[in-house]
Amino acid sequence: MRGQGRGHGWRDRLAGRGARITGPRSVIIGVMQASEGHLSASDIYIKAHEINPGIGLTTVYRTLDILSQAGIVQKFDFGDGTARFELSDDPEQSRRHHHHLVCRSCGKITDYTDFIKEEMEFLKKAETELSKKHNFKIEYHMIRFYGLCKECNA
Amino acid sequence: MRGQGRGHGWRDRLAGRGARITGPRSVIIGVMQASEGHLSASDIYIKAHEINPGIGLTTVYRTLDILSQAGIVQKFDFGDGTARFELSDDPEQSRRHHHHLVCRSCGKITDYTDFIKEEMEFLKKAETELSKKHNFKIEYHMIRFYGLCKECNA
DNA sequence: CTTAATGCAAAGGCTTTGCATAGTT
DNA sequence: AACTATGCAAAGCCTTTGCATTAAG
Repeated sequence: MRGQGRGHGWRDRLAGRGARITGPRSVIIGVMQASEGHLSASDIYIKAHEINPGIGLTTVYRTLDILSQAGIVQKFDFGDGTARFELSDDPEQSRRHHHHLVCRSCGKITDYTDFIKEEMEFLKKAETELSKKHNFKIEYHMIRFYGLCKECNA
Repeated sequence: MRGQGRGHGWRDRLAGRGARITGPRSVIIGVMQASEGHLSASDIYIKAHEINPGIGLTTVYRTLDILSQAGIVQKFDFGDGTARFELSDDPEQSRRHHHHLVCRSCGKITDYTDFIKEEMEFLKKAETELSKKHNFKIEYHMIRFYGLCKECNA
């Protein structure tokens, strides 16, 4: 069943991996659930630290790493030297789709989930063709469009 | 006219921008022409430094930056914390297509230039739809397939 | 000659690691 | 009680910057 919210079930998912449910981890997930968009470790640290000043930046990094491995969050690299993180809608499918619009002027990142028919056809065909031609086993893909967002294009 | 080799015409292209043709720049381009694949600044530095020990890493970085701006090389970020560079086949089109197969096991990167019909259709449609829906002016795109290369899949 | 380019060393920015302490299970 | 998780400080990496020197046009 889907649609229960980003990060839903993270406790079970962590526990299932033998990881502990701790205060800092709860706060970090809470911060991510309360935020829209793609957050840097520093963004998360600032908010988490406001809630619980005992939380350090190192813990944020380590927690995000664990959550990434568990598929609870997705890690993105948009080429500005800072990794960004977002809660997955579906941990099982967390690596499947990475589709974004990236504004090259202000850096704003928009999730893009409009999977048009042509995209599905292209992906299906591409996976077949490329697997054959390059002997490459495709597991997932990433598509990004770069350009100017509404504001920067005005 | 195409097919004259990667980096062809870099002298004119640099001169046209008011940049000078220097020894270090010639060596760096030569190293890139002699190498296949996607090189890091450090890779290039090591080879350039063997040819001319007077060349420093800083110059490699500064040169790659200028060459990128001129469209003579393309800069890629594959998320491992190190930028990679490659000579463009066509400076005018250098930002148009960024298509790669990335092996998540050994990190090997394969250029992929098989633009199948479905891809063209998808891209055309996507640019129209996304421009409309998100008010986003698309300038270029990037498509990557991740998985296992021939060797790692064996 | 004039001004861009270079090299070295130092600084920056993000991320990771070492180690003693605190917290979960 | 046993062992993971945390925090702080320090270290690591890649990349950029400051400044005096060298070299291209």
